[in-house]
Order: sequence, then C-alpha cells, then structure tokens
Amino acid sequence: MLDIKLFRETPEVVRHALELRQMDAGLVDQVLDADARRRDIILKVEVLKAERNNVSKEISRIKDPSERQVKIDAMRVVGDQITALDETLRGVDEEMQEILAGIPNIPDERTPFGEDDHGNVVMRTMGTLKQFAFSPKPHWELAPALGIMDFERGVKLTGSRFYVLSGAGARLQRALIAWMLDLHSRQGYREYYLPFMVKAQTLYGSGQLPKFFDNLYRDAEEDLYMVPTAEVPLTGLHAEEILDESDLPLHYTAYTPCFRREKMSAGRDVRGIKRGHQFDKVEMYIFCKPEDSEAAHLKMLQDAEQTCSELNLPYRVIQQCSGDLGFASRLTYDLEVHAPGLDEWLEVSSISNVGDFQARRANIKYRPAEKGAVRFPHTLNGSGLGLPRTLIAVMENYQQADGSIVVPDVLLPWMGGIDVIKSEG
RNA sequence: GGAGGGAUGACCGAGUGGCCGAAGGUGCCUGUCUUGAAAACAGGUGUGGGUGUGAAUCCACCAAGGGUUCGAAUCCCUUUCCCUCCGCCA
Repeated sequence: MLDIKLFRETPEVVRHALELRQMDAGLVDQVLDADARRRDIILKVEVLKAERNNVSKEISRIKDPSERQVKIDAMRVVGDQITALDETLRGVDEEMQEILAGIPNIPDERTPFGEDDHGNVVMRTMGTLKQFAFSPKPHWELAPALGIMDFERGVKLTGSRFYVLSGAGARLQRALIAWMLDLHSRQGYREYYLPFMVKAQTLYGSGQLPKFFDNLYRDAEEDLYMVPTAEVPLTGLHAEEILDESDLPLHYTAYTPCFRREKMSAGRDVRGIKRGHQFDKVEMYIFCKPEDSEAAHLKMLQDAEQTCSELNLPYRVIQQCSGDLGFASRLTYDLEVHAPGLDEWLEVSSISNVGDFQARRANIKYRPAEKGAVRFPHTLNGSGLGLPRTLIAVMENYQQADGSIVVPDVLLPWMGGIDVIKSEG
C-alpha cells in the first residue's frame, strides 16, 4: 500500500512507477478523484456530527419538555443526513481502497527498466561451471533411475506436476531444509514454525490479495488459503502491532511448503520438478527501521549466497528489472544456480526490499525511542532457498558417470551415513 | 458438533443510556528532593482521519460489523476469538 500523500503531493512519481511496470498510469487520477470526493464528504459529515454532539449534550440539560422535543426532532433530521453521508463515504472509501490495493510498490531508482524478465541484469557470477567427462543428465533421468523420484505416482495421487520423493531423495531434501534452517539460525534469524493456511486478511497484508486471488488455493468452506510462500504468515506475525524501536531489527526464518495455483503454460517447464503447484522453501524475513533496510537487504543477499557457496553450486546474482519486479517490491535480487543436466540457470531465490509497503498494508508500526509519532518499519524477504530447484542443482552438479550422486559435505550430518546416493532400485 | 461464560488503553481493572476517550492502580516519561539511586510528591503518557502555515480544533475508535436512540463502552442482532464442560480426534 502506498501512502496517499504520495498521490496528493507527487502524483508524477506514482505515474512514472506505474509506467515502469507497464501499468495504466491513469489509476493515479482515479485515486486522486476518489480522494477529493472523500474529503469533501468528510468535511460535510463532520460538521453535522459536531452539531449533533453539541445539541445532544444540550438536550440532556433541558428540562422543558416541548423545548426538548424541538431539539430532538431537529437532531432526528440531522441524524438521517449523517446516515446518508456516512453511507456515501463508505462507498467512496471502498472505491479508493480497491484501486489503492491494486497499485504496486514504486521501484527503487536502482531497479533497471525492462519490459519482462529479459530485462534483468546479471550482476555477478560466482563459482565455475562444473566440467564433466561425460554428458551430465537432467534430474528427471538421474533420480528416477536411482529410485528416489517418482513422477507417475505423483500424477496418480494428485495430477500433473506433482511428484514423489523417496529414500535418499526424500532424505536429501529434508537434509537441505534442516541445514538451511540451521545456517540461517547461525546467521541470526529466529526459526519459526507457522500455519500453512491463512485467512484473507493475512494475504492482503503481504500483497497477494486482492490482485492475485487466482494464484491461490482456497478452502471455500472456511475461507482459508494455502500459503503461497512463508513470506505471507511471516509478514502477518506482527500485523496490527506497534513494536518498540528496541525490538528492531527482527530476523526470522521459516520452512513452509508453498502452494500456487498458477496456470502453467503447456510445454514450458513441464518435465521434472522445476515448477509445480506444491514446493518447499526456506524463507528469511527482516523487520527493521527504514534507515537500516539497505544494509539489511545486503545482509540477506549475502546470507542467501552463503547457502549456494557452501553447497559449492555455481550461481549468479541478478538484478530484477521493473517489468519483472514483484508487486510489493522496490528492489529485488535473484539468485540463480546452474543446473548442468538442464544446462540452465535456475532461479532459487528472490531477495526483496519492499520498504514500508507491506508494513502499511498489514498495519505494522514501531514506536521510536525518541518521542515522536509511530512509524512504519521496512520489511525484507528472501528465499534461502527454494527447495526443488536447489535439489535439482545438487543432483545435477553432484552426479557421477555411473549415475550416482555424491552428497555435499555440509548435508552429511542429516544423511544417516549415506555419502553417495546409489541405485535403490 | 452441543451447552455455558467472557473480550475495556502497554498491563491490571472500574464503568448497564448523556457529566466517559473512558475512574483507580501498575508500567513508562518529565520535574522536585538526593553526591547518585531508591522512596516520596507533582505533572505527563493511545491510534487513525479532516481543517489550518501554525497554535489549535473537529470527527471516529471500549474484539469486528450492523441496528435501536436526539444521544451507545453501556440496549439488540450477527461474526470472530478466548475460557469451562460434554462429544470426537493425531
């Protein structure tokens, strides 16, 4: 949610932001129009309310019945006017909120312009691509051959794009999750276990609703939604709260499955586990003072990079362009790891500084140590990392000529003695 | 799923139609006192919105939403959440 003052004081800034995102800049004028009508009604209705308050106090003091009745009759009319104006005001308010809720965050000046993900910029590439003496296989050949990944049964259970992991495959994913959570704990993040279903208000706070309703799985009976990312419940943790400045910064990490109903184009990313309706992710989240968010963003990027480097996966850091930038974000770095079997860079992390956008929507504030008005903190979120793609990269980078997979050193403590995954046929 | 009891400011807690944005207490801040601290005493201490350059002023908010009324924390309805008991269950 953007500050309404931005629209009133610097509408051109918001218009420009919408243009950068390939959106209709006319929305700004719709907001301003609704805002003007809203204030006009408030002006009128509050005068009437003040009058009613005053006269009602008088009525309580008046002894004479007829004089009293005259006032009461007059206030009945005023009351009707107030009711009518309040109703109009509610309508205008809703209209304005609806438009406002659909307007994305303003990109940071450093976010490069681009129409879509082709405009993203590679900032740096770290590590060297693994060289193989043989032709590396994609994970959808490797893993089923080892008996640790089963596509057919996933389809049988649920449908296309669902899969089953078993044995060392399931264990490898669990090891990755456990290792990442431990790593992030060492990096200063407090681990959270969260609900995987949330109510609409929670999704509104982080920005998924109302605009991205179609991407969510929903239990209509209870009006609950499956989380599309841990970012949603993490943002909601402090919704409607006023924190103390001394509480900040807050560093949180959580593992959750993620459920996304996105309609996937047939023929694109259909094979393997790269893109599914259900996937696992370890998330990092920071609440901090506005002046600290830039440093927090860089820390989070560094923390996410550490997962790649400790796994010895070649990766690159991408700066998202305006056309690819997420709805709530001002500035986003992506991490892509290289998968030699696919011969593809896989996006495993998005690390975003959303400024006060989510704090405004979720009504999260903090009280400054120095006396003064409460303020909105900044929030940042980043994957650390997305599981199926990290799993792909591990499997494909660590494969050997005989089709076995070496377990990365850092994961060994969770692998129950397995250091090489061999056929479990 | 059934029956009953609750929800008031950072916290505890009073308030069943107007004198209540809300007593009292705790906490916190400021001041007096003190070498310093404590104690004691005095004062202050919510959020959002409108108008105004400003001082200021008005409106709204006692779980949420609606209703009754000239006037609602207070009466009525609905919802949510919490507690107790029964049922069911990992």
